[in-house]
Amino acid sequence: MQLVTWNINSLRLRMPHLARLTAERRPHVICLQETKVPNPLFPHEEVRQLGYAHLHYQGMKGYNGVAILSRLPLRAVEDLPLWCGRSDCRHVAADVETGSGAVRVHNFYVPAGGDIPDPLQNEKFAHKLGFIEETAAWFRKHPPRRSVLVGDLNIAPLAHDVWSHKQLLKIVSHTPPETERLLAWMEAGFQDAMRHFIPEPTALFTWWSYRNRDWRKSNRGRRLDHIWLTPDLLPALTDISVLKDVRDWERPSDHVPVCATLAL
DNA sequence: ATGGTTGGGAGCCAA
Repeated sequence: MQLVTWNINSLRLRMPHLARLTAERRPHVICLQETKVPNPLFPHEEVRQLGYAHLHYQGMKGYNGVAILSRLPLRAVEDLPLWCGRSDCRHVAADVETGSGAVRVHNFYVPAGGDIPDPLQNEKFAHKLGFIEETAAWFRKHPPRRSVLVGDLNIAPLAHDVWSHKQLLKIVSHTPPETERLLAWMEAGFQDAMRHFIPEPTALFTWWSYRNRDWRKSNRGRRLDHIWLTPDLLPALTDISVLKDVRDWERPSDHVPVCATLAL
């Protein structure tokens, strides 16, 4: 089973990219973030024609939005918490039928957190920290099994998940309050699938800012997108691929897709 | 130290 996570930064704008990705790779499951499309306007039929008949999504006007597209049957998980008391379209989950039984897929879009890394000065940063604390506590209380957690978590936790550890320590996405909380969340029941095959100190990025003339040459990237597995699924993991070339497609998202292959 | 770009949707706000 191939599973992709991708912050697509507007699904409707980038439908041609989704079509190209699915034609080239035919993943079984695609988790999207920042779809930026309200549910009634979701391009249901277009996605279905790409081969994805099984859908679960939550979108809103303008911002956020997450979606799970699947070639395999799925059942939406309905009893999820309202993180930080907001219905922000930042989390969906579904049980996907594989050849060897169901796998639960969690798809998250964690708040970016604004620019100032101080929860007292910046409400968005406080929201980000609170969001991660709540998710970690919830998974500790509900230990996951046969589960995959993916998404744009908007945090690069390790030193070589950013182009310069030292220069980014005070930049939102790589500050200690964030990276500590993210690792505590992961340790509530998951393992880092991307770093399983590509361990530190190899640099590993999934996002490159639009604000660089030549993203590949400057290579000021960060690993903001993640794939976590419960330990019972780790033996089935056979490959992780960061699809960097997508960053060179015409008018790309600033995030690239990451693909995990599981022998299930 | 600063500014650099993109998307949504109609002003700027968010990233």
